[in-house]
Amino acid sequence: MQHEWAVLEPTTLTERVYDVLRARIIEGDWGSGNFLREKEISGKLGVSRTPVREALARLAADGFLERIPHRGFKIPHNSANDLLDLYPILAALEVLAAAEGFKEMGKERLDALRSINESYRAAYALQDPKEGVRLNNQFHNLLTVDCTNPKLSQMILSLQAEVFRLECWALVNIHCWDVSIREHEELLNAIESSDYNEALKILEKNRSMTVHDFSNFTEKETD
Amino acid sequence: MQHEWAVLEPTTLTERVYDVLRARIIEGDWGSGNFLREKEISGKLGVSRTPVREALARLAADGFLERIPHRGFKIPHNSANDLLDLYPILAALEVLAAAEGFKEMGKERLDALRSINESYRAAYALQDPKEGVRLNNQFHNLLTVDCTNPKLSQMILSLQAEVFRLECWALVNIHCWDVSIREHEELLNAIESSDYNEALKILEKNRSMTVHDFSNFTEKETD
DNA sequence: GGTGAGTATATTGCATTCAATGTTCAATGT
DNA sequence: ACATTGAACATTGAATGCAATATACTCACC
Repeated sequence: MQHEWAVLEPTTLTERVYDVLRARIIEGDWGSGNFLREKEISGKLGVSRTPVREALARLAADGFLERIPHRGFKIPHNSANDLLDLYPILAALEVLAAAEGFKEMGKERLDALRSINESYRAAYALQDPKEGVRLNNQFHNLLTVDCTNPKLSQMILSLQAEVFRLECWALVNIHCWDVSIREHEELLNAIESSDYNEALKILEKNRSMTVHDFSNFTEKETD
Repeated sequence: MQHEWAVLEPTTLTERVYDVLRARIIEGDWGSGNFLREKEISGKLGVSRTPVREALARLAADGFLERIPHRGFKIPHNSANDLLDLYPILAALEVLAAAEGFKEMGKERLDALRSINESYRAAYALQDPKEGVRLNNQFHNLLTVDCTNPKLSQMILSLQAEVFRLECWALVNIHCWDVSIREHEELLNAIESSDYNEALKILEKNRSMTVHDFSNFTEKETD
């Protein structure tokens, strides 16, 4: 048999700028409220303003930036409310995506999920909030990755990234990890014993769990 | 009390081009698979390629166009599958949005919804498929318009527009209108008698109803 | 001292130009 | 006749320059 030939996807500068900026925004490299200046970014990346503008526009369309006409693109003001808005949406969509996937989940996937959850537990023991947020995100990501509905899959990925960014920012407020970790276990056990309705119920509960005790949290402005 | 002063939103050419193109795409002015040429559009609108490019990029991000690097933007291939993918998502999100709204729905809104549904029935009697699609969309739109979750609201609006475009295209295949109309009535009655759980169940069923009998439907290519 | 007009500066929006890529089609060789 | 090559063309991608808009600042005026 011949070698498998990987197809060379045609790419553009805009695409690469988008990837770079998206990663940095999610990592929280800019404080909320800060404007991303086209000239500064294009200078640092060594490209013209055009691909930067296009990348910023895409990021705004994806919800990672807020666009203000004639003023620019800025990191949206982080707020607990945004998380409260996102959780129920993500819960509904993840349940929808997982509904089919659960039935065909093999042992290797269950093991991978258990492994992630164990790392999650370790991060909890070490009080490493950023790592915990990352692992929780990874867990949910792997749970819904084989969704056969492409539109749904794409929406979930985008929302998970947005939630990830906000949770990275709100680190200290993500508590109750022990509950979250226990729920993940129960979820996997339910899947393993083919109790899919129970699994879906747990998943929905798990996604909205962190909602509590956000109420008295207000943002520290940076602009 | 002073007059209400509508804030003058600063606008851009890109924005206006976006609105124009979006409306035309939804109306089905281009056949599926056709490329939208930047030069042609900018010429007809009397602007340069730049705002057209930005508008097209936004439309692609919103799912109204498919972007192929170095080739251009084209109308996505319509397919029944896309509708099948969208319906369950929209069902889940509309249920989520409506869950709160139902409880505070006043009489004037119920009347408005009934009125739309009557027009829907009239369109059915006249066998006017496009008008029916439009009214069904309007019904669902008004049902979820007061959603207090801005992110959810925005997602629903975008999905409703995409479904609208596809349903306009698939006109002949939207049948079972009588069932849809009856369900709308039952939905409104359930809301009126404060039976919200029942209302939500009907809404979800209604959104996935048109799914049947699409299976043997294949697209006529145009490129 | 505070307020407001007017100017200067910074930044985005748009147009234009050039470069890179993809496509078409005729010429060439087998 | 068919496949392949390469050149002409069309189209998008990116860079540059200019115009429009927003903000910051200065200075006169109350």
